[in-house]
Amino acid sequence: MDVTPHGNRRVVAVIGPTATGKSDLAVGLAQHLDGEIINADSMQLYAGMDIGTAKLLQGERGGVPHHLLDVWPLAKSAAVAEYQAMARAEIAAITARGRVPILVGGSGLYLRGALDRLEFPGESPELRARLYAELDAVGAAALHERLATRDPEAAAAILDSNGRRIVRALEVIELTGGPFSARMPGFESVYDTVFLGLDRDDLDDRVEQRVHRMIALGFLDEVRGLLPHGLRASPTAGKALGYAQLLSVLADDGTVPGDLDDAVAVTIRATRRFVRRQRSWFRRDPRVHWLDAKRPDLLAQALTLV
RNA sequence: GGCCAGGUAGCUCAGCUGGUACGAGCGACCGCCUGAAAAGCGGUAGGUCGGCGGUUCGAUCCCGCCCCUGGCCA
Repeated sequence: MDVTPHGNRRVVAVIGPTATGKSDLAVGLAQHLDGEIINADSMQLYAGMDIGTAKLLQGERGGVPHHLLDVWPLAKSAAVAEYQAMARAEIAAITARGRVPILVGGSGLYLRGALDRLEFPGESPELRARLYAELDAVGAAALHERLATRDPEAAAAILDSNGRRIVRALEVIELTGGPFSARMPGFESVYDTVFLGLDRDDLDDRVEQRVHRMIALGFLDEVRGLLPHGLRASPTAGKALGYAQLLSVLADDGTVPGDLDDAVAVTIRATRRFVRRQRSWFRRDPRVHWLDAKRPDLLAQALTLV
């Protein structure tokens, strides 16, 4: 059934919205399956972002090897294609060791990049710069019309107000000479993958508690410490939930002229909205076995599915 | 107790000195997205315009009384 070049290799993916307990479940699974964990969280890829990304501490990893944590410097702009290559290399290495790769994370596109039959055509800075200049000049709607003439299917899938996505589609079309839509993904995994989805109905409360706990653990100090490393100027890392809000109340000299309580409240709201977005992204994937993260026998239940 | 400002969507406020609230931002809800994805983009639903009475053909915007909030003066 699987005719991919990667062969029929067993992989487990633990996915779902933030704050559901994915990391802990993954550790439990790894211990029972002789597995190793691969991070699939776009922000945990960054070195130095620990508290705010809820990265598992060394002591919480249960002796299980964790891969792809802290591999990117803050200044680096995130790139799914690079992640895809790294993740697949890790999967290959773990499999070669005779162990089972367990991907854990809530970054939907990253998960799919690693596991599904997706190819990311390259990017051209020059071409992109030109398209963005055009976007500024004529507006998203006009560019969307052009996209519609070149690739109706892609145009239908991208809102005519989303300049960023329109530019990317046009970039791919010019780069590859083919339609962008031909590259849009189906739900087809490259590996023999079991998707375990975690969710629970009390996430809003948990998000609130978790953000307060992060603050208590020194989240503000962490952000303060990252200022000299360019967090504020970072195109991706500085936009992370919590980090962006704390940056907005922190001055470059480390003082806090802003309203910290307000930043915390905004972070909680933004994180809840993120949970909604994650759900709407993952919900469409028919392969996912959904589990109620509240059930006491979660690990046992998960083990029956793998 | 007196004076002033104000009580309009869940919140913060706009609203040509009377003719059906054009509201906006944020929030909420729903959704879209293949190289920034904890990012980016969109749609929808919310208002007895503090209460009661009056003037008027008609009042959120005029008058009276009352309630509430903030400030000033005693």
